[in-house]
Amino acid sequence: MPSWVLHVDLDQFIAAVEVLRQPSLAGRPVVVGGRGDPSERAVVATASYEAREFGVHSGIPLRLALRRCPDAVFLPHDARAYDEASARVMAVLRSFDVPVEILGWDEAFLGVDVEDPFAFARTVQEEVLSSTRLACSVGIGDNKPRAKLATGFAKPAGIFKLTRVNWFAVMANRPTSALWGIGSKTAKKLETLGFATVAELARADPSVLAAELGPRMGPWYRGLARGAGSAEVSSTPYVAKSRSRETTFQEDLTSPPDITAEVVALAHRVAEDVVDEGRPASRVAVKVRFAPFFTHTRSITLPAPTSDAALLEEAALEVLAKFDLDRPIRLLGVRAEFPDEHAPT
DNA sequence: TCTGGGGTCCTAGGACCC
DNA sequence: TCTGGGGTCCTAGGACCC
Repeated sequence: MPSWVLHVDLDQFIAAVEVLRQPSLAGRPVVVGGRGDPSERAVVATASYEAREFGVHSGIPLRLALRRCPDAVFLPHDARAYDEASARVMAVLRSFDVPVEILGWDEAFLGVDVEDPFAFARTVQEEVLSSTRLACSVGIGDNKPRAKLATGFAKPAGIFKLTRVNWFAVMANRPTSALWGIGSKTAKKLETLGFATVAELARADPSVLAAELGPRMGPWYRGLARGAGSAEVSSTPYVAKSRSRETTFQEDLTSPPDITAEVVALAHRVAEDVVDEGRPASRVAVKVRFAPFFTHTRSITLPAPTSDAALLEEAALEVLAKFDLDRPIRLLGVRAEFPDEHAPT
């Protein structure tokens, strides 16, 4: 039987969860982000389709969202609610008894061996909708990148198939940034090299790409343009490589005692996460974003892996001391990294 | 830019060791 | 010492994704 990769992606997931909790929001422009106060420093996590018509989408500042859509309902980001909804959706996907590889709150790959992937996709949509009242779109592919991109053409609530057969018909004339793994920076760089479209990148000389973009990344980008990628869907449970906490301040921090206190607080939140992971951390990093928007990171390897809050705090303060804190700070972050699973002990 | 928070992976230089 | 070559670790930064 043929082997297919299905990519399941919930439609406007966060906004949809909010509408479920508050049905009166249905059909209205809903914008979720930050603490729900559009006058604060925060960005849009998800906008409902109604809000998107006003040019409001993920990543734009809430303030800008308010200007574009003054009538929108602004709601605070409620991670716990989305965690819960996500768990219910993933349970439905796992009930099909096929490999499920979870990509985030609202997406997953399914590996299926069936004659009719459209029929399977429709069944998945119906089961998810009836069990969770959430709508999803499904991309069908002959590997993961193609399935993932197919979903974009399936939205909302549709199904789309993208394989080696229609890859170039669909993708050839699109900009390279349409590919999963090429963002605006790389797209711009590729364009200056003469590769603006997927077709142009697919025909590029791998040695030129290697020289310009790195020995691994260069040729990998060319593969992306050809729709290449793994078809292996792995159910192996996710194992975090790091845990981090960060905060953007509503007003820039300048006082050293305030800065120290914030780093201590972040280190303790991270320590709780490390304890929850059940494995000790081996590195600690501190991130400082200076006004207006310059971000720097410093880190150290711990003398020995630890989950002890006092030791993680001490390490974070040691890293903080590596910075020249002579400018106003808009963000502080603390990250703990776990030892490489495969490293010899 | 008015630019969040939580992650992953790759690259590159220097240190250090044999 | 006028100092080879390779492997690995540490660190900083960049890019991308959801």
